[in-house]
Amino acid sequence: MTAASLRLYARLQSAAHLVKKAADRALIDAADVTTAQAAVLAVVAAEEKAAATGPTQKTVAGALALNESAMTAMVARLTALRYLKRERDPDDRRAWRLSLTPQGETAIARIRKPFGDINAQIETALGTDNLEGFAAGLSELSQTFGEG
Amino acid sequence: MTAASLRLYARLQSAAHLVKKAADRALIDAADVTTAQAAVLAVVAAEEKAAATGPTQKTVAGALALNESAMTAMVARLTALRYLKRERDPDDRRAWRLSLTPQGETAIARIRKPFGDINAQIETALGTDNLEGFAAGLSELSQTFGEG
DNA sequence: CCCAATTACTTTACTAGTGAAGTATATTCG
DNA sequence: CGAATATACTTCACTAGTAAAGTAATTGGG
Repeated sequence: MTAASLRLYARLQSAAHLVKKAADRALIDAADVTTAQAAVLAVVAAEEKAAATGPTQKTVAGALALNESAMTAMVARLTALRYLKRERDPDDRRAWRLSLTPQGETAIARIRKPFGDINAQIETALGTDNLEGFAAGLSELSQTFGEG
Repeated sequence: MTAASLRLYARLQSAAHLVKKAADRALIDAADVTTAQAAVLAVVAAEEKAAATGPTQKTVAGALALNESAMTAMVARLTALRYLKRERDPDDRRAWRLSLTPQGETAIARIRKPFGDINAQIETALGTDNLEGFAAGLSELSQTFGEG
């Protein structure tokens, strides 16, 4: 084990946690939405644009690497907040099709600026030179740990 | 915003989450301890070695960038599991001094191998060449987002 | 065609974090 | 000294995730 790798796991988790904490504060300030909620809204928006129908819960769970029970709870919170609505898929009545409400669209719009600021802060912290390498590293980690 | 930075926040969180998920499974298998619990035990062990007395909850919270209420709950779980014990600081009766029990030491010993394996997997995924740069990036992020 | 297996989601019980407000115990300063 | 302030921890109500077991709808092979 090299010196730099010592506690690499711990360093990754700590950095991710600190960034998340800051991002949550910023998004809650700007749009009363958490980063976890914003992630779901963003996936739904992207999928709605890509396909004719909204995504199922399973699709969103897969996109975020969460399990389906996390989605059940999250969708319940987001529908209670009137950011999402869901309708049974007529072709598969086990599945729900998710879509943004007008309020959901508004929330996404409000998020854009503070979320961009966070990404800008990340870029600045990393430095332009190291950005690509860092992003590639994250992809490698997701690849390695993503499929059991 | 450059192409590589797009969703850099999301990529960081997703990678960290996937790695944590895998690490949790490995540690629970090997030692019936979660990564969060392992982190606390490791800090207590390190502080006990560095100082004459065990650390206070606040010290551990600071080391892990968690708040004190998270510590109250975590220490309750770890004392219930008999991995930690706590005694009032005689010089400051608001504070608790934490220390490992023999079972706590055993748990730490059992963790070492699977935890080393996770770090090795991280190293392999990143590639030796990029390791230093990646670690430096994590430090920059912690620096930037660590002090509000 | 039908029944077994699979799938989409739900429920439950749990860990783990946040922030705000509260309780004791120090500490400091007029 | 003693009152105000600060500190170490706790409590509460909440979000957000996991894993395992359950329900209903769909699908595939004999």
